[in-house]
Amino acid sequence: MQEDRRLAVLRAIVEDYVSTEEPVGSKALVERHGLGVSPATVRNDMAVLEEEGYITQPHTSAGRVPTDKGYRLFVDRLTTVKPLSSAEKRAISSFLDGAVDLDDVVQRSVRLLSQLTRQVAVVQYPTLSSSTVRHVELVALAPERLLVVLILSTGRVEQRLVELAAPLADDDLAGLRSRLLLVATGQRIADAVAGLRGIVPVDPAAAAQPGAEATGAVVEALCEAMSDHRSDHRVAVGGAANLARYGDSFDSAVRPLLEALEEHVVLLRLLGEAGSSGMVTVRIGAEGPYEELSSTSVVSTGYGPEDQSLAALGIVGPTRMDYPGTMAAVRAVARYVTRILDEA
Amino acid sequence: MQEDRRLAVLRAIVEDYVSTEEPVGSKALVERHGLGVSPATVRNDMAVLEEEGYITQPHTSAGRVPTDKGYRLFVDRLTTVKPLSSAEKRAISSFLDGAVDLDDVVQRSVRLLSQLTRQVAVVQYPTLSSSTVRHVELVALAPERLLVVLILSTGRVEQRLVELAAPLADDDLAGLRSRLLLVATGQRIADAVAGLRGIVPVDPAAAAQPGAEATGAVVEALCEAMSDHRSDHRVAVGGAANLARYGDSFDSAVRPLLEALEEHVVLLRLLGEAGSSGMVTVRIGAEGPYEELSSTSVVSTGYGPEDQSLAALGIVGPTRMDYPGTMAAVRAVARYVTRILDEA
DNA sequence: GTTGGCACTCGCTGAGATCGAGTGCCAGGA
DNA sequence: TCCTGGCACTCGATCTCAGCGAGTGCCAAC
Repeated sequence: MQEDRRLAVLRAIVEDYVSTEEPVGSKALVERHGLGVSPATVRNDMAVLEEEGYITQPHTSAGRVPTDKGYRLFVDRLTTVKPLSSAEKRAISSFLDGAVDLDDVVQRSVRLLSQLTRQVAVVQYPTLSSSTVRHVELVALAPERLLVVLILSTGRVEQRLVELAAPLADDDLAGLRSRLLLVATGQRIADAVAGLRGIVPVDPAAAAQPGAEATGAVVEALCEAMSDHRSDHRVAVGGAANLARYGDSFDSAVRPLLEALEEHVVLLRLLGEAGSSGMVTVRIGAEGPYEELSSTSVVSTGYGPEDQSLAALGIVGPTRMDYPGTMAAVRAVARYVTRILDEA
Repeated sequence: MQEDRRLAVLRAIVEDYVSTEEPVGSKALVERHGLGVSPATVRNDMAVLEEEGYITQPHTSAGRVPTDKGYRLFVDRLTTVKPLSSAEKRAISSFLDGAVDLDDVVQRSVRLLSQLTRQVAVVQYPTLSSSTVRHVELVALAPERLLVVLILSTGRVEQRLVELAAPLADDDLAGLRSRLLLVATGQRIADAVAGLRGIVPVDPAAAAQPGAEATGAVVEALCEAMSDHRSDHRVAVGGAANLARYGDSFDSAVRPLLEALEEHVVLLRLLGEAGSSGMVTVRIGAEGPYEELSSTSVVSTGYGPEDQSLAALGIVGPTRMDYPGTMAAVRAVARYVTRILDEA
């Protein structure tokens, strides 16, 4: 009974602090929320909550502020993800539907996410490793100059230029193309790489055949493109302007965050493994891997088909944020992006 | 004679103010620079410079600060672009040489530029309009599903998916491909668009032929890809963390700048037409098109082959910046990028 | 277990007071 | 004609200090 009220008090403190950005006192609390008890009672509860580490006071005789632990409890037990309004849903849908290609989908997603949450949004590009090969194409730009185009199930297109030692006849080109297609099409990246390596002639006799050199070079380029971890690390960032709202705590919070936003590797680590799609992960303050970002929280989730999450997306913001709303937005955007990618 | 000294004083003021970030007084000036005259003399010069609008004092009895007009004079007449050290040149060269494709070149350029100048760097992707068609490729993903790939001279690859009403025979596909190549290869974008529109059958009899529908759809997709102004507006931004060094004047300067960085259209307008390659343009404070950015300067230049500048790159920073060094860095990076793109 | 009362803490705000870097001006000297 | 040293003045920045008030902890009463 008292326990329930204490939780209600904690919830009220979090909500008030998030919206007012100021330490909240006992009197203001009972006024703004219909708690039905007196300020003195609330003060007692607050004392207990403080002792248990859920709230703290910046200085004696100021209001209370939630600690990381307090936010954690709030997120885990005091919050129900509030569904977005149908207007918002429609807005998301129509905004993302206009995308013309993968790049555009990602760009629009960051933008959308940052606008919905009014935080800095981060979207990872679909990783290569979990996608399959949709098509491979060879284009002869010149007799000894080939363009190798690799098309993946996610819509990503990678291309590589290959210079040959000797010109390649059209027939040989066609033969090579069909062999590539046979081996790679529909395969997952890892399997395709293995298969491709298999068709490179190794014994000296075969290696002397016309086109053998070309096969090796092309396979090499393809494998390189498929294992290009550079692309795995690609992320899009948006809504940095929202950092301007940090107001106070500029040096302590914004500077390291701006630096982190430049370092894509750091961002990816922040987004984390981000479980399977559907699960929204919240990492509050010092729970994260970076000390300098101890006053920022990350709300992230995976997106992509249920069985294989393609990549992660999420937002980064101050620990003092509207968790329910943010979580709802992140989840919704992830769902829509998943759907869009599935259709393409 | 006195005129010369006045300019020397202005130069000294600019240099000191840029490095100390504080209004500079007459006494400090004669100490730090060997001006060979007394503070009183300098004060007289300052009074004149102030009357002419080159410097101003934030409040009575504080030091002087350059005005936009003062910076302008400094940039136009008091500055010689100092060449970069050979170590810097080598660093640029080796850093950019590692790039594997167009995207990578651009990414590395922003990064490099922001590190060299310690400002926010902006690099525009090569525009479509000034490039030529290197190759067009059709890939049948399924009988009635074509992937159209467009390869431009800048290394940019655009692809579009085309759904056909009826399956297309291999022969027709090959025929269509060769017609496309004949018309488009080597052409500038505008000419290619015109040429392609020309091969679409218009009279009813021809339009009934098998493959006519495919031709129309493919040409449509190609033209759309070529006139895709979305790509023209693509820019990469880097070094936003440098904004943290703004220190004071946060609200007035950083917020609008952060917002501008999100709006690529705004950024492109900031970079401006950016004359032909080789010319570094400096736009100081209120000279720019945006009122909110009246305390930021833009140093930009075009890059690409001499006769046809491909796109622009540059940096955005506080009016109080090291113009000579920044201009040198911008020019150097533009040159190296031009060279790299030329080789590819 | 809750409530009203009360003394206490302590950060915030505003009013002086003080300090000093920097200026403008002027008279004297090269 | 131009430069220089001297001097009075301005005014932002900094410090101190008192008063205010939101908020607390504790205690006795219900």
